[in-house]
Amino acid sequence: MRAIARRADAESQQERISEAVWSILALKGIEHLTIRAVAAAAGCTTGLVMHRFPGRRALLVHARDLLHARTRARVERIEAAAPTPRAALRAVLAQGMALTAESSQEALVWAGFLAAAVGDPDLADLHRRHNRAWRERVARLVRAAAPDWAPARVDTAVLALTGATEGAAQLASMDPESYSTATQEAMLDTMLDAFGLA
Amino acid sequence: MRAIARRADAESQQERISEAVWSILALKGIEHLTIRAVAAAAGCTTGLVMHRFPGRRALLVHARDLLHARTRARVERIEAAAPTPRAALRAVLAQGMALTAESSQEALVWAGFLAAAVGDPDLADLHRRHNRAWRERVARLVRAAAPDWAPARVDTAVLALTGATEGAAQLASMDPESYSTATQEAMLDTMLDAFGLA
DNA sequence: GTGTTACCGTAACAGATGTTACGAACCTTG
DNA sequence: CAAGGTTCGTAACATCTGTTACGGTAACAC
Repeated sequence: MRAIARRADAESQQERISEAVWSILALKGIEHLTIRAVAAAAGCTTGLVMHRFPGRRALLVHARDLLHARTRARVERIEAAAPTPRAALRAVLAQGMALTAESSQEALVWAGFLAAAVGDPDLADLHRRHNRAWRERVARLVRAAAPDWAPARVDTAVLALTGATEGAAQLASMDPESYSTATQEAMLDTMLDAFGLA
Repeated sequence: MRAIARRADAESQQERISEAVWSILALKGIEHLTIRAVAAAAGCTTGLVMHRFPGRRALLVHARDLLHARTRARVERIEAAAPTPRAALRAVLAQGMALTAESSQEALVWAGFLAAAVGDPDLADLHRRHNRAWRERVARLVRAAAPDWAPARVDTAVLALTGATEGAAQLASMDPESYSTATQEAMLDTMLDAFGLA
């Protein structure tokens, strides 16, 4: 009974701590992601952080998994609400760009995870797994939007779309005044139109 | 006389040290970029590193500037050798993707600089300046390839092309077996074709 | 050759960082 | 109420990091 309540509390604490990790990653950069900084951002002490996670790497892994889980849930909600496959494709790709303050911050967090994955095989593996899942999702949406395309054509379109949205998110998150939301959306619409997916 | 020789030596040492920075950034990630690691990779001691650079930030700034300078020289060579504006556009964009071991490594280095720029206003400024120069170069090439396009059309095409190539480089550098050079080049050609720039 | 200067390797230092150990407060259980 | 276990804050520890200080050495001027 109480065990369940405690476990729920523990999970909520993990969630709060992981959100603190995101916050630091987006605001200060990965070089300042220390246990003490995480504890301060989460409003607790390093004792709790180390009690919930076995070490710093576990902190990053859980924060990465949570980001993936939230993105997945959001994307599935968007996908389910879209009236047509093509609308779903556009909406799903749009949420991957830096169109809102939230998604712009997520792009910075993503950059932090990317940098952390360099030279860390475990995080690199996680990165690849989540990225492949994302690519597979976009591929499914493209196939639904254009059922008669050959696999090779789907692959190139998927790489172009995922690359462009991710690249745009990176560029915009670091230079917001150069890449307005209108410019980003125009880019997406132009691409979908050029590929025959509008 | 000797002063000139010494200065040349000093610059060559700075270059060697900056290359050590790249190497660590690509191989170990920015979290392991320490003065001692740089000295070890450059085959010298921390005394020389600190003698050539006033501090760690200067190390990153110079390495970033040198990467930009080399990329610029390479791109201008490619551009000058291209027979047509459209060939120049394609070749310049292609060198920005992860098609060779060298450019793949550069994508990892670029990711390290990006992460370092988060939360560091000076490096973020440098990042923006170099990125805007890159965007302006691609825009010039697009205008040369399609002289009658309206500015807005150029802008969206530039964002799509720079974003897609940069995003592809990021994806491929972290997951080489998922993104072959053929796939990347097919993506680029498809995009140029779809935009009417082939 | 001798004094001088710049170069740079060695080593120290203060602060930060990941991690561990310990103990107090709290809750559960008998 | 008492015993025992869980939770988590405090503080210590060893290590690592950026930076500084010092000393030896080689090149140069005369």
